[in-house]
Amino acid sequence: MENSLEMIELELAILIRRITSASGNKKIGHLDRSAYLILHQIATNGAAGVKSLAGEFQLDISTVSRQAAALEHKGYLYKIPDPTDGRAYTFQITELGLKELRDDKRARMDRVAEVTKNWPEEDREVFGRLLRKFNHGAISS
Amino acid sequence: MENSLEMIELELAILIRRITSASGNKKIGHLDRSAYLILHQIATNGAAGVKSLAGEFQLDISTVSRQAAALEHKGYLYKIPDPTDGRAYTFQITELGLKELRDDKRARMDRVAEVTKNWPEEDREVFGRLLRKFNHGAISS
DNA sequence: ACTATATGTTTGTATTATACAACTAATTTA
DNA sequence: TAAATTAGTTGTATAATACAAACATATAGT
Repeated sequence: MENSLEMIELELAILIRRITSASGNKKIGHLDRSAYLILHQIATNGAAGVKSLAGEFQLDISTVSRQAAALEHKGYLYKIPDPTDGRAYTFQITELGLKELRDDKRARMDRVAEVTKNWPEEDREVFGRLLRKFNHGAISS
Repeated sequence: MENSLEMIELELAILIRRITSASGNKKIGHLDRSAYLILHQIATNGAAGVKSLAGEFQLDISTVSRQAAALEHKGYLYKIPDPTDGRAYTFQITELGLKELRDDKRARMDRVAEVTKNWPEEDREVFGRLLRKFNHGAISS
């Protein structure tokens, strides 16, 4: 148990360091990670406002507000006023946004495929499952 | 295969987003992730110069130079001039640095333990192993 | 040996993602 | 209706990073 914890924590630190080194961090296609996740979230779960998105990603509302505004500016999202609350908006994804999301996801998947190209398929499945499980419990700090 | 790739890439993006959200990103004990990895690397593999550390972490040399200087300033590292090359130094870890590293590692392991507290031990072992395997192939981009 | 080139490191500058705080407008509550 | 709360935006500060310039030393070519 101590050993597996030690390996997980070290490898997580290395993973984060590598993936977020600015060289690899930035856009994969046209989307940086935040943009990608926002588009993915909206494409998957429907229109959402900055507050709910910020909660989802554990980011400050102001951060998401700027990111969403940037995506709107690029034509990937558009704002829908909330008819029941004059302060509130939701963002919905555009056709262009969907296209960018698809292209970006494909590029990201290709990178994962490259890194895991010699893995048995079972390892890929287990890795995905455990990452998901970890994320679901990972709101610790 | 498509499915597992899709899950891995999405969960990786989520993991990075969560772990690097500034709330959880920062220092765990006294060390941020870069500092932790530098101390860990030196403690494990011996004294090293900024060039080799930068290569190890895929960071720019200038970035590591500043990080190492900060760790030296705090008394966690000290500089050893390379006797065969008047330009070069290596950094070695101090007793204080070792203590910080131990404390920090303990705190990081505790966080992992918390997140995985309901996992069967086998899942922890497999997760650690797959993370390591992924990292070893992960210098793609 | 001398000059030109290359190398290891540090320092200057710009960018970017983020948080926190101040602000605006609209809604809810007392 | 006045006060408090809420959704969102904008201003400001911080930190990690890369890239470029500078510096000191080493190496190579002649």
